[in-house]
Amino acid sequence: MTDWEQPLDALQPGDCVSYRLRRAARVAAKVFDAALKPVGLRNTQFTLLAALASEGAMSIGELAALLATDATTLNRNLEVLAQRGLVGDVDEDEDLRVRVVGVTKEGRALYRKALPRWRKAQQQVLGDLGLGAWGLVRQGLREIERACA
Amino acid sequence: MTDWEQPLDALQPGDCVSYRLRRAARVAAKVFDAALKPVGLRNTQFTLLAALASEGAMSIGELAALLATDATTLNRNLEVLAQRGLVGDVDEDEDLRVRVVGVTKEGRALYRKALPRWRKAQQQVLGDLGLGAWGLVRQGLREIERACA
DNA sequence: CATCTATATCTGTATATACAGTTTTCGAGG
DNA sequence: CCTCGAAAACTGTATATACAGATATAGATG
Repeated sequence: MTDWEQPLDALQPGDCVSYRLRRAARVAAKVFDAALKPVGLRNTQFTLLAALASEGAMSIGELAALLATDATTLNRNLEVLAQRGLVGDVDEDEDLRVRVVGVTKEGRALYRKALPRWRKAQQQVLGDLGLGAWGLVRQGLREIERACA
Repeated sequence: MTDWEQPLDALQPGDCVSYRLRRAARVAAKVFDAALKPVGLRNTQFTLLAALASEGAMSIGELAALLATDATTLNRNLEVLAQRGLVGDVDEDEDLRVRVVGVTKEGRALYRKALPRWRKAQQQVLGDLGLGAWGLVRQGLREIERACA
């Protein structure tokens, strides 16, 4: 009845894998949103910019696969960045079904301004947590993704 | 440039704590959404029902604190369940600012139908992952929350 | 009792997320 | 060349999420 937060209740809803992950993601998002606020980016938008800036322009489908997100979600999220001129379509007249998106000059400039702020937030969290612990969790998260795929 | 998914790049955006958590949460949500679909619940809605069913009726603020979520989010999420008659207000005329919500009879019945489906999904994921590994990850998630609070 | 402040909730707005279904285009057969 | 099925993206719709600001009430202070 009152075991919502007790240990070793992996088959009680309070230990739901989905809930635990969503909850941690919510809490962590606050830190990164706060760190990126001065440059006008949210943690989700930073991820998009970073992926496109690091890996280069790519199609919606490729980006969706890279980020393990739904193509329709990506479509809407990219709209917001496109309206701000941070990303844009890249001409690639091979297959007219495919839309290739890339970071614009302005997007790249904003990404450069955002990167040290992101790094600071990441270091702050990892400092409190310990790099070894993060390595374990990160590996665990990959395994959860594999188990859920 | 191409280290988005490489190991040991904890200070590269591809290893962003926020991104990794959101991504794993997205992937895991699919499994639980699929398992709960026959009873018409999403994983998020199941969590709300489970918390209220396990802990009993409580105020918006208390539920928000329990689930580490924003009270305004909770407000909107409970609306959906209330319109379906699964949760409802509980009279508690001590402080008129406070709204106490609880699971209805229908909500409890649906929760009972959902619980074994949730358990099966949880067991499936934990079976693939291993209980020990989940214990480590769960502990890591708690520590991340603490580090981000 | 009147006021003032703190607390609990609700509203307006914006983004994140994805399922179901539609449109557009490509490539394979005929 | 025409058709047809597959692939990529887009639209409609609904929920999840939270910040900023509005509203309402409780409790303190004069």
